[in-house]
Amino acid sequence: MCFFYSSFDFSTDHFEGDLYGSVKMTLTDNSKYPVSSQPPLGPVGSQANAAVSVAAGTHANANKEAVHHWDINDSMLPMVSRFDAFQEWPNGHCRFVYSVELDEARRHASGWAMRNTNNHNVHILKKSCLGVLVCSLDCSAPDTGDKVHLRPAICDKARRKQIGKPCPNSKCAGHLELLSCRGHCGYPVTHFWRHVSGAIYFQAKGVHDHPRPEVKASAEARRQHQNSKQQKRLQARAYQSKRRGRQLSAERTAKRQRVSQTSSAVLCSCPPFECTCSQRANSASSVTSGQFQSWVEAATDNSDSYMPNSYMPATSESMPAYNQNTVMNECRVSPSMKTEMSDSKQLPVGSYPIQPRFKVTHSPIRTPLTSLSRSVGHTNLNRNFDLDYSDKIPVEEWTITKRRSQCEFESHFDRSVYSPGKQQDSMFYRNRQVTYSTIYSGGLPSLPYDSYNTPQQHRPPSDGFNLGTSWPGRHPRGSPSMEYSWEHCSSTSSSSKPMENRDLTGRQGGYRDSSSWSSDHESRPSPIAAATRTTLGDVCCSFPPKHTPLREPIKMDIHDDVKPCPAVLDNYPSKTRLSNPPDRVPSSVSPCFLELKSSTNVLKGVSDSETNLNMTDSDRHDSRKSDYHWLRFQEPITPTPTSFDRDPFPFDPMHTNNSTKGPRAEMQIPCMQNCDYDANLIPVYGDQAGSSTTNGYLSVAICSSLSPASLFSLSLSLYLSLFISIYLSIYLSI
DNA sequence: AGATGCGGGTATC
DNA sequence: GATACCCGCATCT
Ligand SMILES: [Zn+2]
Ligand SMILES: [Zn+2]
Repeated sequence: MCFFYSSFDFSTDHFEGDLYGSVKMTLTDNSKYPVSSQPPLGPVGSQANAAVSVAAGTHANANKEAVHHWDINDSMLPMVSRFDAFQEWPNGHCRFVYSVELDEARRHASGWAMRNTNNHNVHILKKSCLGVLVCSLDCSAPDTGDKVHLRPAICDKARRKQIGKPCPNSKCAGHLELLSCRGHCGYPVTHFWRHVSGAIYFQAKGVHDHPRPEVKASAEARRQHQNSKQQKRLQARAYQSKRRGRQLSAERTAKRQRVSQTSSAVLCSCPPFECTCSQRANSASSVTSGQFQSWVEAATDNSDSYMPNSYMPATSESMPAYNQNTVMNECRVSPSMKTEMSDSKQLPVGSYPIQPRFKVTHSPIRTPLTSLSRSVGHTNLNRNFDLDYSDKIPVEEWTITKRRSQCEFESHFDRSVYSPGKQQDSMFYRNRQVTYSTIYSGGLPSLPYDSYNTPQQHRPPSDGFNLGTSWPGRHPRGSPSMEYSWEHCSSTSSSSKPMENRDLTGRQGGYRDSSSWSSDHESRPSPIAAATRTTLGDVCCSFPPKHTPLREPIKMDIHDDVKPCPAVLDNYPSKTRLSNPPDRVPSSVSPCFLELKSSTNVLKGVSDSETNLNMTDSDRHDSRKSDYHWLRFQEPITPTPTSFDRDPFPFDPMHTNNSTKGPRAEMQIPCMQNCDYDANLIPVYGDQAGSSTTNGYLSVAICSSLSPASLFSLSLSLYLSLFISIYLSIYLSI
């Protein structure tokens, strides 16, 4: 049996060298470059070296590696001198910068089964983890002891087929189940891809709480193998059914011959005016016309090419001719027709227009593959399993608890950021002036980017792998018990704007998205102030369900790798507090821990220089649609059309995509004045989603881009034009 | 058939 | 307003 087994050890899988939270990268002179600047590097080879040399000439310690922390949403992204090698299994909060030369990066590939997620941001591709397919009985290979870890199909439809299929282990009676990913505050781990100026930026959020699936190549090979086996089975079935049909047709033909000899009437079951007997009668009589049997055979054999699912043998030797029309259509032809047709049958084999006369849609060989469709709607919820210490416990409950206990020992911290002992980490903390983090029941001062790594949790994780399954007992809605309540990861998350999930609003980036200051340009604090501003990290529980607001603030030292969540188990849903709590978890402490949330990038303010905001004249008169204006604000180097920017055409107000229907009206209006006092382009964007997402920025941008003088002149011109039009209309009417 | 990306839309908070 | 997710479509392999 060929199926994928893999060894999985939670204690080691998340700590694979620098894969874990690797944010380290070599920087050139300027630690950041605006995404609007020139490409940081070209190919990894010569230009990379050149960049290094430039840095060496300007800085004494230019060769010293610096650690930079960026976010996928930053308006300023680091300028790397060396691209990262592709990481097939990124885990933890990590970031990489890949070269566009990397095919895997271009394809946004990953060892994890990542599916596309609509974040309504065409510039940042978001993917979420689908988890892994496991055996419902958690069987192990008899020889190696490895578990079944199949790769979930990315396609929803195909994934539905997978669920419930028999375990690939022939000796196992179990079936495949989806072990969903909850590695990111209970939600699937997310990957973000962004193509900027010749580099591909990758960011992962969350730690997978499940084994690795089989690699894609293995899954594809397995699929092909299964397909070929299925094809062979179908071929065999088709051949057998054809043999049966042939025997049946011979019997019926003989019977019909007897009938036609005694009856002169012509009875046809074809619909009126649609009788096709004249076309089929030739073959209908062919069985009895031995002299024409050869071409009938040929026609029958050839007809197989029109029946892709029939899998009939293609040669006349292997499949002698038989007349399927007698099965499909009970036609009876008159002797005169037979005579006429006898002439047509004189055609040579090769010149006869062979038609796909036979449609075997009713043939058993076209029977749907019930083995593939029977699993629709199957979930891995609410079922009992014979497991070691969780007998009679629904598997998901058991899984959650188990995974929680494991994650307890696996730190959900971004180790490259938060783990102590590294020089660069200390620098990072000093730069941010973060000395401790506190969680309040009443909220914290909101910080930019303060919730990037903690998704908003309005919903329970989708156990059904986004297949519409439920999460019974955990959803807050309709549940009077606070045990099931889901809290935001942070009480401040409502004021933050994780931008990778938003359409072009996300591209606002940098200080512009800081909740500590408004979008008013003039009220923007100075970059230095932003850089030196003391910030507090934010802490959230690493796992759902989030605790109810804590009564006491919890201090957390940044050097604490993991701090157990002080919430007592009573705050947890009773269902997750199993009668057999996972080992290594003290019963008095929640099986989760506090997590220092990723905070703002302190360098952001420093590197957001005013020059980066300058807009060229071409930008100002760019005729593209409004959101692209802002794109150029970010990226004046017009990127080559990629999957992130497939709209090279000018703005077309008549285009359906630019219609004014619904909430898209505002953002679709091209901004006519995209600069403010300082000739800085005001972001004009909007949500492309049809939902209730942010839409009102265009008006804000337009209003904020008008100085009092321009407002006066504009209103004056409006009044003037109005006056002229009224005057003209009156004059013309007279 | 499935992978992949895009995007409209909904549910929920 | 923000987020996760569903679903259909298009394109490509
Ligand atoms: Zn099994
Ligand atoms: Zn995962």
